[in-house]
Amino acid sequence: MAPSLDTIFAALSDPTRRAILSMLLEDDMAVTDVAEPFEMSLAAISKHLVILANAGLITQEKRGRVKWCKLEPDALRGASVWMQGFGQFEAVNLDAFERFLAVELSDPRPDREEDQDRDAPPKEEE
Amino acid sequence: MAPSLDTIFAALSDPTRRAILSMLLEDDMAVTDVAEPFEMSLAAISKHLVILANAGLITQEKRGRVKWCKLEPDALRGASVWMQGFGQFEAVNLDAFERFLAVELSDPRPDREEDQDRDAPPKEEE
DNA sequence: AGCATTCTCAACCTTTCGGTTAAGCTTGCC
DNA sequence: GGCAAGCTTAACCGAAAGGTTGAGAATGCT
Repeated sequence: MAPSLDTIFAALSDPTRRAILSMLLEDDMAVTDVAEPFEMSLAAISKHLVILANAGLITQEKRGRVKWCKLEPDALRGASVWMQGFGQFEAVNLDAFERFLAVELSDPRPDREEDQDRDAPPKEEE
Repeated sequence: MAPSLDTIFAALSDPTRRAILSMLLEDDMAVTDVAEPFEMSLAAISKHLVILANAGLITQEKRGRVKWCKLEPDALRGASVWMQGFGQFEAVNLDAFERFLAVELSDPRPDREEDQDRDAPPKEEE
């Protein structure tokens, strides 16, 4: 069964876990390597990874004695969709909403001056 | 200071709070009215509202003895931008989405004189 | 075989979360 | 003034979150 929004948002609410996701954006990693930059025990990181996996945000595959962690960005889609409409698409015209989405997603979108990446930024751009 | 991603995602991780946000999408509401459909005490709902307000997701304004709760969709922008960094799904332009919602929801709504500052600049709190 | 590496599990601890009830503070109305 | 309506605060409670340490299970290396 697909992870609930509860699970996904809760997983995202911890800065360590968001940092882990950011790291995995660059490459798949072994558990030990994920844990290396953090000042906490390996067991703690292992628990965080379980939480991320339960939320569907990563998958883990064991090869030999190494367990590889892989980002699953699709898991964010449900949360993203909810946020975009606060879950109340039925309250509005769905056709119009879909047309709106089509336009939004197809455009290169010039009007993007976003601030705010005080936390671990998903992409480094310095 | 702007609420952290920690605070925002944590606020979104509770189903009661997400339901409250959905209700507020339709209209501003008094605290008692927010609490009405839930099977928990008014005090519990009041706490949830504090959490949502701390996350910047709602604002509360007291007029007389009634405290009105108002959705602040802008607060989701930070979270949306962070999630957008993971690619795969394109984050939607929230401004445009709001404009879309405004058009879709505008007509059949009487007595909404408190709706004036939808486009007001973001206020600081704390 | 023996040992190191990699990771999880179990037990434990402290803090936070989400709820309760009871009391109290404003505010509006008669 | 007196009372009801509308919320918040305080004290409390059980459960869950997030960390620790220590032991243990696989696996790979020599």
